Amino acid sequence: MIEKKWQKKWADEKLFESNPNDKEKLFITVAFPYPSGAMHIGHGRTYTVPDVYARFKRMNGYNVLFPMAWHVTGAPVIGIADRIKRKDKWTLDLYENVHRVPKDELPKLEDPEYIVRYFSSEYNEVMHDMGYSIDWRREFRTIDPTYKKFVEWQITTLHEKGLIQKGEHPVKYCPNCDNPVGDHDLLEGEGVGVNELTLLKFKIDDKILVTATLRPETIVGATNIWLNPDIEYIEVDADGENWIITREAHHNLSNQIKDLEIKDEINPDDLIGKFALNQFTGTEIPILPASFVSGDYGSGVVFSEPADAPADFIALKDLKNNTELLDKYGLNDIIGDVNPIPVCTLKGYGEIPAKDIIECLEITSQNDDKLHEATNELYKAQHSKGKIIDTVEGYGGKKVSVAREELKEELISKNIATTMYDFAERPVICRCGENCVVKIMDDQWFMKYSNPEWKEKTHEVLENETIIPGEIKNNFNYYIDWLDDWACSRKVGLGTKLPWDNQWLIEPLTDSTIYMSYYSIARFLKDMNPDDLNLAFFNKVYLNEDSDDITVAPEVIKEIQDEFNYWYPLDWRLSAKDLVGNHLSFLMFHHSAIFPKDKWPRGTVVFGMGLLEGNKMSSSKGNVILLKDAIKDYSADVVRLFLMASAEPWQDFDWREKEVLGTKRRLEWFKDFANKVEQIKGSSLDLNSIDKVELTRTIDLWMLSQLNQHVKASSEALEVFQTRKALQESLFLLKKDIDHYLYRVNHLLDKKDEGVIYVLSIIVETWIRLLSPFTPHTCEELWAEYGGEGFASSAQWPQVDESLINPKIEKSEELIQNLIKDIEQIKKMVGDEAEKVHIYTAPDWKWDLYEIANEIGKPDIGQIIGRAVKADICDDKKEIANVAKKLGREMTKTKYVGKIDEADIINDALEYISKEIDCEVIVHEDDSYDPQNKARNAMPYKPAILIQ
RNA sequence: GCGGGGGUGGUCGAGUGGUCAAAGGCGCUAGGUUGAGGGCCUAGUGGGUUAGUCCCUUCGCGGGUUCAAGUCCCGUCCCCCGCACCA
Repeated sequence: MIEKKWQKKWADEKLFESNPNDKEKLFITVAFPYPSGAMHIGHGRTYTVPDVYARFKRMNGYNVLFPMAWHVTGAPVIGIADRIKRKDKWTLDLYENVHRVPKDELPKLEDPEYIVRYFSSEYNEVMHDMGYSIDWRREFRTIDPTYKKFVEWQITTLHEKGLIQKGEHPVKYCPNCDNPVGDHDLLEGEGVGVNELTLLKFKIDDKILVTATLRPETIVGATNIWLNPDIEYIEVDADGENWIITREAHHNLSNQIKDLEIKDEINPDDLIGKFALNQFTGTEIPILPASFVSGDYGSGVVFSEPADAPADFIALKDLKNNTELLDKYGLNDIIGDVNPIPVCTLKGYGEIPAKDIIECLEITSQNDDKLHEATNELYKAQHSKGKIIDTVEGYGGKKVSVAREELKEELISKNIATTMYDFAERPVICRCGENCVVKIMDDQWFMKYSNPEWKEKTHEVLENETIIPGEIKNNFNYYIDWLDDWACSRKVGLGTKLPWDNQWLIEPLTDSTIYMSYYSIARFLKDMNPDDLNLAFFNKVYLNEDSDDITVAPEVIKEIQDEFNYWYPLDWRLSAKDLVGNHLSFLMFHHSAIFPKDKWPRGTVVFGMGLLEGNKMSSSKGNVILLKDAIKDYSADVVRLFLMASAEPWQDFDWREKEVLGTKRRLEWFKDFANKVEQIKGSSLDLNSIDKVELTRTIDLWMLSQLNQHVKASSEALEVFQTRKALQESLFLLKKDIDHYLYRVNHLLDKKDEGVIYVLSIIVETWIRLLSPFTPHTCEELWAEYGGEGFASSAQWPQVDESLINPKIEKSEELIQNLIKDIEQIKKMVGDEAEKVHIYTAPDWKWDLYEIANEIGKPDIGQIIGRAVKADICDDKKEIANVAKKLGREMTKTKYVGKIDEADIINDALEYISKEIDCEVIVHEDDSYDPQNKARNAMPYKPAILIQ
């Protein structure tokens, strides 16, 4: 209720609508959402961080722009709409029960545009409910006609700079959907990589057995060809060559090689027993049967290299022992000549490494599951440490990894080989149920992130940026180097068409790399005619290039251009960490290519993820709490406070109901605090006119010192987005101190003590402002109720009064607390009823000694004693030595802040102390009365105690 | 494999080479307040010992540098994240 009230007031007053003025500006953006589902508390954190920062900086006098828009381009909603249309049960369930779309709205989601419209307006609503200080006049969607013109401009600009070029690339592809598929589109096979295989051609009559391998260098050790008699082989026409492969392999290969036409079926039994020519070595090798060969991997035809391939080794062994099979195919005469030919040497292995590893893992047949493991292990070992044996001409002694590449080149150039792609593992199944293939996309457009000069420039962008947290900077550097050409055109989805090649849509990450610059001018473009937003228009606005093609009036252009120049560059970019390797890096790339240096981004903050009671949050698994529900259950301020307090932005936060409730109680305590102060005061509290009071009590000074410490620490933390640390200081630790203060002055609370009232009033006044960025609604309400001027949201951020921060005062209170604790402890041990407590303060010479030790700075006892004796601080040299030794042990534990008047301090708190320990207290500054010789125990900050 | 980040008490997590047996939250225990167990306040939460002390153990494991190391160096084990055609 109060939240709605203040949101309305802010909107009515246009408090967060930011226009250029003469204040210092601050432009902060957060990655806009792709609204394909409801907003959950994870999103809540993402958008609360910039809001808190924006509010903080606004209170510090900055002109802050915090805008929001909707990323609706891309393919996911197309798939969602399809599944809704198909009445896919899982999808319907997800949208009805997790995203909580009302039943009558559900069928409308068959339209992808409706999906993004529906959820972006829901996002908008929830963001309002959260009280975000967004300038909504700049809201847009990435399919708005005006925005599309902007995308056309940027993509054309990059194209003209030669940074977008045509190429081809293998992709995971679903033949049924006729579209590339990402990992998230898969039913099975998530994370499976695509391998490049070498297709080696073995001649047999007028046909070619095409064998696929990851290890072309082992061709010199080929002993035979394997065919699986149980699967279907076919003959295909590959550009005039007659290839023999499996039918399943054709399914995949036909997406990579054009016009791969099936000519005939081949019965593998007809080939087994015959010989094929190894064109590289010139030897004839037999064709043999093997059951481990699968029809869907590679070409379905395998050449055997039993020395290094465990599967080949064991298959050969199996065959030699299988008289039935040998008889069937009449292989008895030739099988004896088929023996492993060594190819690689590898430390720790013998001449036939495959044999060693098979024996080591106790593999007994070619259908053993461990075969995969054996193959992987040997493959890795040989790749990193193996060498080709010396007898191989041209390649002997070379590293396996080197020989592999070189030999492959040679084979391809001699047309003995070609390349193909296949999944590292199968199956890979699309959500539609179809078996995926690797397709080579030609005609595809690429963003040339491989361009070295571009990379160079992008590194420069990064160098000049502040990255939070700092460790991520290494990550960025790595990604900038690692990024290869990025396919930037698509066939399916919502989006803008490539201006020069209309069959393609612009890929959705590509259209969102410099859109922050669009925010700066969005409020003007909204109502303009898209036809006026031609290339010349944007060239003028963004790059100040003149042209006759501009159709917009100069004074209008000027205003727009000025606004852009006022807000740009972007001061802070915030985003979740999963975008580091793409979006955030692209942002740097594109800024470096399009804008001059003074418009490059200045800072990036990367967020962690959200957990729910210790488990990963995920909409698709239903493990989420919707933000709107959280607001309803706890209020926006509690949600905001919890999200900001439970972890720093870049750490993963964990939504635990118990702790959320704790946060709620904490906020209620705060809400009630002003009221409590008013009661103590006994009259109404007016924050706008607090009468200044000269304070003398240590405890009052202590409270103000602590308050200023917390303000200082909190401000410093917020400056670098440490919301948790800021709240730790401004909420938890401050409250702890206030609790202590109230406890300390408890005896004064009903006496209308003006010192106490003053201190408490200052706390209320400061505290409301300190928490205003985090819990703006609550703070506005309190601010208004207790006479604050204007909005709390636009009040000045509390300034630190350094003169009130007093380490000696803080030390004094620490002394009192320790004293009480010590007395209590001694009392407990003595057991007897104590009547009187004598306290002895440290004599001056001990302070002198401390001063000396402090100057020396380290516990060098010899030096301390030496100087002390020389300075003649005390007659009793032996006692100097004793105390110095003790001091040496303690000085690193005690923060020395200078001499304090202990007697004065203790007397000031005498009433409190005696009440606490329930005893009469007598303070001695000398040992004139010291029946048990305790006074000598007194040390600075640690008076001696005698209990009677 | 490559790259990045980590391993601190029952748990989540602070922690600049000395002020750290280790903030704060949560949990647990005790006391106070109250309309008993809710909330709030106070105290405790590795072990031993004691007139407020001191000792031992301890920051994944093993070494090293230093008067002094959770913090720096070397080695080692383990865990998490990213590796792309996509938000």
